[in-house]
Amino acid sequence: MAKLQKSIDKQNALIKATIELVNNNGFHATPMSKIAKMANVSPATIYIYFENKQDLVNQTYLKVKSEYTDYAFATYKEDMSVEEGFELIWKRIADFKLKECENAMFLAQCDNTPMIDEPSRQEGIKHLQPLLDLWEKGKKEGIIKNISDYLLYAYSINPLSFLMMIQKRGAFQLDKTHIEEAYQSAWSSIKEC
Amino acid sequence: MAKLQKSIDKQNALIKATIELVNNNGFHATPMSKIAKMANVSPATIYIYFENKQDLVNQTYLKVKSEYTDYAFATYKEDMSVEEGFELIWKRIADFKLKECENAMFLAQCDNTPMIDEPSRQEGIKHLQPLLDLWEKGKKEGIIKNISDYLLYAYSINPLSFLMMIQKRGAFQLDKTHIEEAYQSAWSSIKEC
DNA sequence: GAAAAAAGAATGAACATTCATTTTTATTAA
DNA sequence: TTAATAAAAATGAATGTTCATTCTTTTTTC
Repeated sequence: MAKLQKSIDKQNALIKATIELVNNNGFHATPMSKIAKMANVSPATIYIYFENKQDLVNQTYLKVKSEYTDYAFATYKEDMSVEEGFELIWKRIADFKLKECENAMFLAQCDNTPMIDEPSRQEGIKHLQPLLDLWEKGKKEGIIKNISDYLLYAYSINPLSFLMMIQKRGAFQLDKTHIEEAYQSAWSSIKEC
Repeated sequence: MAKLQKSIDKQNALIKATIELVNNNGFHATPMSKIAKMANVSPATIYIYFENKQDLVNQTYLKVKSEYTDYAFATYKEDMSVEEGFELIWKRIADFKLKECENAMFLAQCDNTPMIDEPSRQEGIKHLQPLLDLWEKGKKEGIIKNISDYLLYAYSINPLSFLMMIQKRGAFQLDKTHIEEAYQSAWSSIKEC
């Protein structure tokens, strides 16, 4: 196999192991040695690809975050109507959070703890720009409530994180109907009425 | 000072230090020695009051959780109407999350990581029972949407956690108007229409 | 003056990171 | 192509530190 590809595979294995271990045990209980073992690599090898543990975790965060937003915006076109665009993005986000729940769970943990350093966190936020732009347009057109983006986010997107979490914990299984109900709630909480 | 009171003060100081350090540095970066120092106590003394670090963190979680729910339900009476009761509880919760944000932040971190052990987490959930009972009543009366409590929670209560978090990070300041808007969103996403 | 609480220092394990060496890969010269 | 060698990657075993917890002694409380 090409050397480059092998390197990439190894980095990916390390990132995957990091996600799985941090999800199951928390950052405080995932030593580099376990990450190495799960990725079938010597602990020393990690330091060829990553500066240190903080760097590994930051890079893992940024990679997952961009997979998330790439997926969310993949089928979105700027010329869509606000309502159509929002529904599309919302449903892609729901899809990601419920299907790629290992990834989504990792993000939730990063977003709710000081485990990621501030520059990486800031970097991660930038990826949501297309949604903010859509909201901006919606506000101008009088379709979206003219309130803070933080409130829009809190009511329309954030609930999905909570639903993903309880679904992952096995307390509850979301089906198509739930998703549709959730979407209606999301849309009605941000649309201008 | 009475011995008992002194003991309680010491435990409280330890719990307060735990919250502050975990909020600022994360569980992975809060050693017992730092907790001890911040509480003006020898590391060994912690083990008089708590079995070990996990026990300290579990007990801290349960204490904060019951402060939270005690506050939330303090002025609620079971004979209130569903709408009145919900508004009251919701606003108390909002109050707590925004005023006691150190506490609320700690809970958010516990709820989004494997830092608390499962029995304590289960124990913590029980405290929300009065709200679930209110929803049950509301569903029977046809006032609250007949959907899973998880969905009701995701849409009406959980957004407050997100708003608390960003407010804590300094990105955004919530005022009276925001709270009122947020309440309207919360209520309209769970009421039967 | 006995019992409980508190302290500081000690212990031993776990851990992130580095070191010295070996293995793999890429490059060059025949 | 093949053999020789240089460069890069990978490794397992150190290293030194940090940390949770315990031990022994001192202080406080009753």
